[in-house]
Amino acid sequence: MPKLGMEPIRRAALVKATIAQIGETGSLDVTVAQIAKRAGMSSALAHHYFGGKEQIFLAAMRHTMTVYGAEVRGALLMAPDPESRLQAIIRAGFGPANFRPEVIAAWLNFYVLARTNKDAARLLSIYHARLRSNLLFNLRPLVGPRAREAAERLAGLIDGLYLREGLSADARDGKSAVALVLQSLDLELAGQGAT
Amino acid sequence: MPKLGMEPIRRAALVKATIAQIGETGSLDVTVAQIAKRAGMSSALAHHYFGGKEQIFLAAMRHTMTVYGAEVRGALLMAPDPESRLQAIIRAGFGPANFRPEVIAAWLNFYVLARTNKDAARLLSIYHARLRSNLLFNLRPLVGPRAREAAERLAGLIDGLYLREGLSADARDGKSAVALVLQSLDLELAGQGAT
Amino acid sequence: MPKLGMEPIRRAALVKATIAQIGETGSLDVTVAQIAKRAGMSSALAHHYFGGKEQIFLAAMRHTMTVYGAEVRGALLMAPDPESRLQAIIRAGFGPANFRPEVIAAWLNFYVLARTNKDAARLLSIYHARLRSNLLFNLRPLVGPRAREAAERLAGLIDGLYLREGLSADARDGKSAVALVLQSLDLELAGQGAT
Amino acid sequence: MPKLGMEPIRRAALVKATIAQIGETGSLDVTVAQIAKRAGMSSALAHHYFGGKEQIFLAAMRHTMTVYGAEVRGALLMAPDPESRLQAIIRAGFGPANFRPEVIAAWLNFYVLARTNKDAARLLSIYHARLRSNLLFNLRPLVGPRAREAAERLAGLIDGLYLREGLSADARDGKSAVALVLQSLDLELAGQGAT
DNA sequence: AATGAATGAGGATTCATTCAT
DNA sequence: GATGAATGAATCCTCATTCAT
Repeated sequence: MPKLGMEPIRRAALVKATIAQIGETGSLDVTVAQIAKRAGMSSALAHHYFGGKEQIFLAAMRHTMTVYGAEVRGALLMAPDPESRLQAIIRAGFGPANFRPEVIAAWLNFYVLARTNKDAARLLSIYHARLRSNLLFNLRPLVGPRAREAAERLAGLIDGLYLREGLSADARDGKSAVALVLQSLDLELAGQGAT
Repeated sequence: MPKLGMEPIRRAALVKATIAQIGETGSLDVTVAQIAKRAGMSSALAHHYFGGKEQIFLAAMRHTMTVYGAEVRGALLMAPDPESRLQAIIRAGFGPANFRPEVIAAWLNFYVLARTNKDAARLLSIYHARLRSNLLFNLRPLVGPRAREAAERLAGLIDGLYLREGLSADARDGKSAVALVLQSLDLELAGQGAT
Repeated sequence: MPKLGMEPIRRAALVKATIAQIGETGSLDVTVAQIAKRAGMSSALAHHYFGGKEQIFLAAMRHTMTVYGAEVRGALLMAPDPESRLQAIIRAGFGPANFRPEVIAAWLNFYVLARTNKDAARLLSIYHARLRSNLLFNLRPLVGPRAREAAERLAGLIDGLYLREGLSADARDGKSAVALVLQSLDLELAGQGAT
Repeated sequence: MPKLGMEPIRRAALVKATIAQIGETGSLDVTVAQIAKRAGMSSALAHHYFGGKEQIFLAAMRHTMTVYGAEVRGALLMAPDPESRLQAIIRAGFGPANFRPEVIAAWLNFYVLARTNKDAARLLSIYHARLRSNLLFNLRPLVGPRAREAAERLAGLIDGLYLREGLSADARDGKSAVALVLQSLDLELAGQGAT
């Protein structure tokens, strides 16, 4: 029962299925057939719409980052001052949309893909840069010249805990990770005069 | 000309070749044939010694962790007090033996493998536990009850920067990462009275 | 905006596109989608009009032969005597309409297709017969009983040089080929008394 | 039951099977699986030994030309004078080893492949050059300055009749083709003084 | 101990063809 | 009349793994 205007629907379904399948398989060894089946179509159609496996992955990567970016932006809008904006940034990464097993697996996937694929590498570096700059912008008024290093540290801590907790056997809900990073933020802000 | 006692030599060669190949390929898609060729033997022999591809990977993983563990232990021996021991732990992860492209790629590999393979997961959790406990043990006398969380934060920061810097396009030498973590350590220690 | 009476236009466009595509690809591996796109329509429509890929090929074959046949007939009309008619036949095959890379590739295509497809084989044998009979009819008054063999030879030489020169890397314009065949014709005519 | 030194045997079997399969199918659409099955092995092994489908085709092409070349050389050795050498060259192409349906189909295959594949094109041009030079060398002492064109004509006639008769529905044995070319040779030699 | 030989299973990709709109 | 949607079937190729020697 072919309908018109299916393309965006199919693409979205494939992207969603890709992330789900990576989450379920727990590794990169997902086949186009698996993804397509999960998205309710033939693998041929998946190729028709995306051109190839890597492009499907890239689309999933883009989607994941878009979701993350939207979450961050949304949270930033409602935060009145730098400190609460920093907290919002920290919370966004561990929110329910981003800190789910499938999404975590997808991120890991992308880290790997970024080592081989130029587009993936570019996408990942965009994420890196954006997180860094978001932190930096809001740290500057609070810690002045130490902002750059503080941003680097907070970014590293966010990514590190995301992986450490996300990949650990007992899946947590991200709350403890958020708490840890927030304390680090406190330390950075308090350490202002000390160093 | 088959010789006696070749087994350990062959196994070591395969482990080394595995890490090198993962580093060169930049991804997990390395074949047994590639590894075996690099190690100077037939793929059949690789199977003969290890039984299968996953076991070769696991052996490489074990080796990587052993090297890391030895580096940490060695550094700890020469450090007289808790603070210098903490610094030694931090430095070990970014030392020349561990912070090389191949080894970084191997670690990423292991993260992924750990999502599928029980043994790999166990191995990885051992690493996690060991790093946490090493930090904890030396933080306790310095920050008392806050040691647990400080250890978690430092561990997360180490892993996060390892990935962030290790996977970034412009390969650094680890020095800046070490400096960042050391500063975090200072903050944790200075933050003692504050919180 | 579908119009009435589009069928002949669409069919002609597809035939033309088929030959062009075979010429461009340089091989038989042209897809219906390529042809249809080149003809400015969907592949579904191409099927609608022709029924299938082979029939598209056959139509292109028929067209090629029709063009060739028309060229020969036209040339024959203007030739007053047997000898000049023979020369006209020879020239026709290497004229600008037939001796172009695309058309040569199409012919080769048809040779191959004729091994599998009955209709193609019939079509090809019609070409063979027509060339032979055209030559024979005009040779008979000139060389008498030797006409049959002379016709066979001239036909073989035409086809052979068409392939040899047409497929050679350095595309020629067919003039040298024509000259060679014309000399052969002279030899056949001169050899009259000799044998 | 794996044995040692199978490679040359396997390769030869695949080459033979390729030609046979092309002959049977009558077209280029032969699959590696078909070839491999006919040669008594898995398609994987065929890939292992040749690397890919095109290389299998090329090997078959090379073999076909080698056989042809050997036939020509052998015939030349036993011919005492230029004229009989020319006759030997003509006969070789239509001998039982070369003028069989499979081999003819293979040649047609090569013509097509040569339009796409560099190596095939080179191989084909070697054949062209060799035939031309063989004819030329032996025509020179007989027809002097007209040798070049005579060689071109005879080469064209050989190829043309090979295709025309080889591809015609009623498979002939090549005798009539040889007779036709030999008469052309006579005409060329007799035409000496005439033109 | 060591390897060339061999394959089965699977995976990405392509394509002619069909169908509802 | 025309097309986007959709797929089954096929094809090339890869690879881990096994086995006889």
